[in-house]
Amino acid sequence: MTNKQTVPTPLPETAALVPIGAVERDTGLSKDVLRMWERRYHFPLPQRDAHGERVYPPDQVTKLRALKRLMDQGHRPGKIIGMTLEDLVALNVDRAAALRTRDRDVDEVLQLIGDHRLPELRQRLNQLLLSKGLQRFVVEIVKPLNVEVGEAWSRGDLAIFEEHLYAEQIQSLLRYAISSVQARGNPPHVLLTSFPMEQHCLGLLMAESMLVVEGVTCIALGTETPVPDIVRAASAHGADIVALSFSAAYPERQAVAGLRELRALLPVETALWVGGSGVSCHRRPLDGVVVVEDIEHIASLVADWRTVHRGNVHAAD
Amino acid sequence: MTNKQTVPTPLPETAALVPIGAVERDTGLSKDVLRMWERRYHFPLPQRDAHGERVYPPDQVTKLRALKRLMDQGHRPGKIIGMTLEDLVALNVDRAAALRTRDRDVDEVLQLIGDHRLPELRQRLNQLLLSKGLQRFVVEIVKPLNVEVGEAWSRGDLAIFEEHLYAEQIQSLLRYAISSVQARGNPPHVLLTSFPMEQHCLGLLMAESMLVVEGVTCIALGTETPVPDIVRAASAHGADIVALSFSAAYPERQAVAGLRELRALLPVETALWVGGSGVSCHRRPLDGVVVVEDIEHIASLVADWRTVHRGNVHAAD
DNA sequence: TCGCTCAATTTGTCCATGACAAATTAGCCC
DNA sequence: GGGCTAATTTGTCATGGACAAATTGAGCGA
Repeated sequence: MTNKQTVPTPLPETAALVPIGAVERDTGLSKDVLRMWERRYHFPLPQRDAHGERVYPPDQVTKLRALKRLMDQGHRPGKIIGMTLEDLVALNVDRAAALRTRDRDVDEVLQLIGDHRLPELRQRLNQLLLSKGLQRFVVEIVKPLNVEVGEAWSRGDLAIFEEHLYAEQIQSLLRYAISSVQARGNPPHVLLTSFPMEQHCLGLLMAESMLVVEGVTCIALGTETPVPDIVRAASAHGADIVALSFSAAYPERQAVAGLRELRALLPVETALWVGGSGVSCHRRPLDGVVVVEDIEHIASLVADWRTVHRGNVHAAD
Repeated sequence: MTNKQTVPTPLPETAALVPIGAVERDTGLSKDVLRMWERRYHFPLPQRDAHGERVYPPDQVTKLRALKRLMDQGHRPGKIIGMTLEDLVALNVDRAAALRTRDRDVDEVLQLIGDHRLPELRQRLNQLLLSKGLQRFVVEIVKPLNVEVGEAWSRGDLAIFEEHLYAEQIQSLLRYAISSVQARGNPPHVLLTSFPMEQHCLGLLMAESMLVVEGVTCIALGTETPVPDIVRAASAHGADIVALSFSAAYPERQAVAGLRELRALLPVETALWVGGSGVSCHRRPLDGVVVVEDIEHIASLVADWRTVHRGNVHAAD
C-alpha cells in the first residue's frame, strides 16, 4: 500500500508545511489577512514551495491560532503579533485563571474526557444531571466545563477529537433532557437560533435547557439562520422573544450590524435577547436588545417578562 | 396565515444589492471564483456601488445558488452557466423526479413543515418512529424527507428557517432514539464523523441510528474532525471501523485526497466506510475504502463484517 | 469494441500590489 | 472628566497575470 505517502513525514523540511488555503481553514484567518499581515508586520513569514506559493511551518500556524484566539477576546493584532508564543499562551491563561472554578465534579469529568473513558463519561454526566437537575447541571457543570475544555484545547492538553466527543455527549444529554420536558404552548414563545457563520450549538442548547424548565415554549431553529428568515420564523410561530447566541469568535461588527438590522425588521413588541461568550465584551448596549450577561440570569429575565406581560398574554391561540 | 411572502423588498434598486462577501457566504462560491467567472463567462455581471465595488442583484445570486447546486451534482460550470434560471431549475427537477417516492406519510410531514404546525409535526414524527421502528423510520421517512425538503428549498417552496426547524426536529428525535439504545461495548466499534468543512450532521445521525440497532458500539465525534484526529480517535477508542459521511456539496477532490491520506494513516485492519449523498457519484473506487451506496445496506455490511471477524473479535476488553 | 496514452481545454486557486473605509486610539480644548 | 477632531490601525476589495490539477477528446493498439 504505497499510495500517496503524505505520511507522518519524518522529513524535517518539506514535512508538514501547510499551504495558505489550509491555514485559512485551520485558523479562521482569511487569505487576504494572512498576506496583509505578512506585508505589514512581517509575520507570518512562510516559506515558498517550488511554484513560489506560500507554505507555512507548523509553529507559525500554531502562533496564528493563538493570535486568533486572543483577537476573539478583544486584543488587537498590532499589539500582540510581535510576542512569542509563550507570551501569547500566558496572556490566555491569565484571563482563563480568573474564570476558573475548581470544582471537583468538573475536574473529574475533565479527567474522563482525557482518558477516553466514554461509557464512564456518559454515566457520570447522566448522574450529575439527575442529581443536580437540569438548570444547575447547565450552570455548575456544563458552563465551567466548556471553559475548561476550551482552555485545555488551546493549551494543547486536549485534542480536537476529545473536545468533539465531549461536545457530542453534552449535546445528546441536553437534547434528551429538553425533549423530556414537553412544553404545552405556554407563553412566552421563544425563538432560538444564531446568525450565519455562528455554528456553536451548545450555547443554544444550554439556553433552551434553562428556558424549558421555566415552562417557556421554545422554537429551536438550530444555528446559522439568515436575518430575514429569523423575522419570518418569528412571525410564523408568533414568537414573543427572539434569542440569539454568539460565541467569542463571532466578529463584533457583524454582530452589531446584524442585530441592528434584525431589530429594525422585528415588531417592536417582540423582545430580542442575546447571550453567549461573545456578548460579555460588548461595551455599548444597543437599543431594544437585551444582553443576557450570564446564563444564570435567564430564569429571572423570564420572570420579568411575565410580570410585564401579565394579563395581556396571547394565551396559546 | 399570510406570512411567508418572500417580501420582494419594496425598493427596486439599492434595495437588495448584495456585496461580494455576502454572496460568497450565501452561495459557497469563493470571491476568487465569482471574479473569475465574471472575467471568463461574463456571468455574474454585478453592478458597482459608489466605491466601484461589486454589488449583485438578487436574481443573479439566485442563479448562482442554482449553479452551485448543479455543480455539486457533477455538472461543469462552462456547460450550464449560460442557461436561464428556468433551465437550471428544470435540470434539477429532472434528477429529483427520479428519486422521488410518493409516500403518503412523507407528504403529510412535508405539509406540517410548510404549515409551521410544530407540535403536530413533533407528534407525527414520534408516532412514525414508534410505529415503524428506528431503521424503517430512517429509511422510509427521513431519507426521502431529506430529498424532498432539499428540493422544496431549492425550488423556493420552503424557506431556510422551515428547513432548519425540520432538521432540528429530526436531530432531536434521532438522538433521543439513539441514546435509548444503550450499546454495551459489543464489536464492531464504529467511529462516526466527517471531514472538515462537512457540516451536515443528519447523515451521521442516520448512520448511527442504523448501527446502534444492529448492536454496534458507536463513537460519534460529530462533524468536521481533521484527519490526524480521526486517526488518533480511532486508536484511542479501538475502532474497528471508521465511518465518514459526505454531503453532495463536498468537493470530490478534497474527499479523495482526504480519504487517501486517512487510509494511509489508519491501521490496515481498521475498515473505512464512506456514505452520504456525496459518494454515489464517485466513479472510481479507492483501495481499502468501502462505499455505502445506500443507507439501507448498513445492516448487511455489519453482518458481513461480523462474518469475516467471527472468532477473532477483541470482545470488549 | 474496449482500454490506453497524450495533448488540448477547462477550471480553480494563488500571487502581487494598490486603494480605501470603518473602527480605534491619541491629542486637545473646554 | 467629557467630548471633539485627527491620526493610526486594520480588514476587505479590486485588477490582472500565472499556472497546476482535472477533465475531455483524439488517436491507436489489442
